[in-house]
Amino acid sequence: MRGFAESVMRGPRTVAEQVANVLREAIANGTIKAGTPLRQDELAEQFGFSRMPIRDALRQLEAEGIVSIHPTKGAQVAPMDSAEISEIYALRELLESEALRLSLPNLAGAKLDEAEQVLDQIDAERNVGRWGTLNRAFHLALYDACGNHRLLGLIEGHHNAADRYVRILLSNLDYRSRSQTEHRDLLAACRRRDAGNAISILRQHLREGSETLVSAIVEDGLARKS
Amino acid sequence: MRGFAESVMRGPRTVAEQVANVLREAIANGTIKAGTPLRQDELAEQFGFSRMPIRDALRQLEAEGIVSIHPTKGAQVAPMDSAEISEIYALRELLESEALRLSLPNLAGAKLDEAEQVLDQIDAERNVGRWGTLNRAFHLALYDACGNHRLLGLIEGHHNAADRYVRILLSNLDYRSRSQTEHRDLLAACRRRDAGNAISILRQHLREGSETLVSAIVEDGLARKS
DNA sequence: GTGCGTATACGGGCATACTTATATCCACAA
DNA sequence: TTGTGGATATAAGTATGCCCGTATACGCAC
Repeated sequence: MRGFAESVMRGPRTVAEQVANVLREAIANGTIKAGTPLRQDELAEQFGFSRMPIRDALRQLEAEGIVSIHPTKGAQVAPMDSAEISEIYALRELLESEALRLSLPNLAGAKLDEAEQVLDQIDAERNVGRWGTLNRAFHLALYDACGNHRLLGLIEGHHNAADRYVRILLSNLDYRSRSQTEHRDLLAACRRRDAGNAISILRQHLREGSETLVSAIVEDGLARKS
Repeated sequence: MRGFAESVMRGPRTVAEQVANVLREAIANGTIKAGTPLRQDELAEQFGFSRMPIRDALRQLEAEGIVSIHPTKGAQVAPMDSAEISEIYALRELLESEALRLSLPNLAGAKLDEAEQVLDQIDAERNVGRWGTLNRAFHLALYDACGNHRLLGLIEGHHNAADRYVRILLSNLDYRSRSQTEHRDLLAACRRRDAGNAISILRQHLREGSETLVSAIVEDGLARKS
């Protein structure tokens, strides 16, 4: 049972993974906009590889819900309307509140300290791109002791799927500070082991995020009409 | 916008999909046991195709959680221990009770009739292989009006992931009749629009399934030691 | 006898080349 | 003028072959 650490610790072992990572980031930071068709030979030429690893990467991203593939029609960056965002956030509320409920009683104090450090890093961080990662790290740290790996996987997946939209939120400095306030409130409730309060803060936090995001997108027309 | 119906209605358009379907079924009905390594050239020869569509199929099955792939080590049928089963069922409880809660107020009577017909089909069905499909159809019919496509997708995914284990349950005729009784109780509660009762029946139903399954697997040693 | 290093074999990742399907456009007929 | 049918172009799906990484086993040295 030694393969695990290697496959997780070490960076991308295959070209497909590297391509997937680059594409994921490009989609997240808006370099590639929603709805853009992703042509295999085009990408292959840009990356300097053949189409095979690109195909694999696209399959992977499809599994993550970031791109959608129709047979013989190719792949495109998954267009997302406000309805889909509402769905994702509704699921996050469901999954993450459950994870928090399960995790909190078993959560070591060290993990809470770790989460707090992440919050400090967020305050210090200037690069918007890293904020999404830190945000995810904070949330996952709280759920770490939930004891259900699949649940954690689903949560992480939804964070990734929403990542590019979360970054829209962060361009709004007002939201960012509110978010951090809520994060610290949430952390405080966790330290008090007040599960009920913590969960309700979390739900409120996600609901605000959802509403802010939907209205921002409707205004700016960043998502497809439908 | 005409491509949708076709791509969904028509059968598998690519070899990769066909292969994925065959493998999924073979894994579900136990022809290929958990932990079995899946060699690309071996499968390619058996199916009479090249390794490429097999690769695609394996990627797809990996996304569904049925097989696990380690780079350079290849794919194997995802081994599943009792802990993983508990996780899946805990998630099913969470996801499906939420779906039912959301769906019930909007669920048309026609859907309930449809669900009842499925239950009759289950009683009449002799072929164990089709039971899993019908079981899934019944559950999904109840959640149909939940208004969250992603939630439905997650639920369907977990049904598929657990399919091969659900079939173990059905070899137990006693469980099968109990399950049907619970299904009809659940349906009755839905007809009365008694959400609270319906959800508690559903949770109980899933919890029983989980316990029966775990003990069956521990006894028979069908899953890996860990 | 044990431990480490090297060699060999097995298998998956990647590239190149070919096939097939679908969409678009143009022509011809109604 | 419009609709339908076919031809062509584009892009995905598929086949084959090679390369490289990893694992395992054997041998040599300590």
